[in-house]
Amino acid sequence: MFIFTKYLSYRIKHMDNRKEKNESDAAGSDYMHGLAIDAVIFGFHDHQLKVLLMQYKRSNIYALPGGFIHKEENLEDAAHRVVSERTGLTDIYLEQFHVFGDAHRADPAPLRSIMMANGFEPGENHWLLQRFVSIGYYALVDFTKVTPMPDRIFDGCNWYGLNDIPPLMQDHETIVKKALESLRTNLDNKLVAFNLMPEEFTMNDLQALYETILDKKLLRPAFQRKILSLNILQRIAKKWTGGAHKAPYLYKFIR
Amino acid sequence: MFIFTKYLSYRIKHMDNRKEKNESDAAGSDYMHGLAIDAVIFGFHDHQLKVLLMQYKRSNIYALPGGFIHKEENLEDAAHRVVSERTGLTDIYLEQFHVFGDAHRADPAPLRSIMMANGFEPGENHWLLQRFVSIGYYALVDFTKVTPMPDRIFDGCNWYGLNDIPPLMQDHETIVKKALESLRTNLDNKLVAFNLMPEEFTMNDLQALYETILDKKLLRPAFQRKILSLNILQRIAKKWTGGAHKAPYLYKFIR
DNA sequence: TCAAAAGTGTTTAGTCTACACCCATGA
DNA sequence: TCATGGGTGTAGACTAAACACTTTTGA
Repeated sequence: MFIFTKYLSYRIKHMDNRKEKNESDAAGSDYMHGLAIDAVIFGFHDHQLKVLLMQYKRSNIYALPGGFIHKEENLEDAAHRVVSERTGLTDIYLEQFHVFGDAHRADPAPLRSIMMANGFEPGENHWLLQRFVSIGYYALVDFTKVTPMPDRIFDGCNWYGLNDIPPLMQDHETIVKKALESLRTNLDNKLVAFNLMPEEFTMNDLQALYETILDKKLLRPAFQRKILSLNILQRIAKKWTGGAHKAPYLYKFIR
Repeated sequence: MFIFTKYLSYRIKHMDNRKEKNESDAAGSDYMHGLAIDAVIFGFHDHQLKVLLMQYKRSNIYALPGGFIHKEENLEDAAHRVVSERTGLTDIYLEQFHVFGDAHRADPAPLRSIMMANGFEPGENHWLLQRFVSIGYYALVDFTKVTPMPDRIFDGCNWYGLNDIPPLMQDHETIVKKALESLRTNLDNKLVAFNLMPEEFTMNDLQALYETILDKKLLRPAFQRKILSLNILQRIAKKWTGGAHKAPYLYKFIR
């Protein structure tokens, strides 16, 4: 959940480097304590399902994009804000999938050293070093529309293929796994996949997406019929530049 | 989430009626602030799906059983504890289904007056009157094994049929509704229903349960075949005391 | 004209629906 | 013996799986 991002961003913005005397001063008290949001942002590109990850400056610490909840902010709104800040998108498909609340899911030690490396010395009981319960959301976005945006603390914000994910901090690997499971079970009943597609796509693209999410090969004719029978696709054009074969149709999602 | 129960129980236990000077003193600091658990405990009896509700002393305030999370307690453990305290059971099927986190989901006014009616005057910023994010769990229990247990604050703890639920405090009606939806979608893939059955039951009992959960009639032969084809039932006895008709088999859930 | 991939047809098997039928039981 | 509800049989409809076939395209 890269706990410190929001907090340190705040500090930098205010150029305020004095030591904290009070644990619940302005910087911390704007957010609910002990609660965070972690977002698993899925995109589809190059026939691969990818996840947006943050990398910590000059180190190999990777983490899910995340953030806190303002004291007057609805949970849903906070989640939208978090994803929006990293992708630049506004209309985002978001699904709350699980809460991660083991008492010792996050070791505060590495966090403390990162904070100190940024010239900040947190007190023993600083709220950022206390236990955090994290609410997991997954977002489905159109890869082509996203401009990954790092912040002042994390200088990396990039896509990683699902089979290419670097070691993540805390229990973020568990979170990604759970998000994927959830996506999988929602695939059919919520028609969730179309949020991952660009405006126009071929049947083959869509099938490749289904195959990566479900992690198994599907039969082409069966897939085509199944999807078309849903009556949610509109044929756009018959043209396609490329291979030495029949030109596939382009489809558009309707409704 | 009957926010005050745990808290007031604590106070009564310690017979400590001095006014609070510090918002984060012993009474409050044992729990995570701003986070609560609400449990929708389902039972099945008399061919009806029922929910366990708490009633506040000498009033018509009904609420879901709930509680807080100790600072060193896993979320799952807290949920088990909460359900355990109200049902007396230990092996409980629990499923986390949704988090309710709108900023203004709970009006603090009625809570304040209840606290005051109990001889306690909370400060303006008391943690119990602040915003709470609530994590919803539903429990599936064997109705016949439960002894509903009120606590010192709520004197009522009783089963209510789903179509017979009194007006609930805060957004607890939304929570019940969402729990039911979740139960419904999990019915088939998680074989969740058997947790609601006593050890031995007839096919008709089971069908009645499915029918109330799904809220629709099912065809008897189809249901029988579908369930038996799962190979998770064992026939126990052919005997049955009662009606003027063929004796139904008793079944037992295996594995 | 050939290979490759797209789109459609077709056969078969399996599953689900709806109803029919027989069985056991107590009045 | 009759009404009632429990268990199974079965014909038809629907759905899914597997494979075959045709079409379009660039080399």
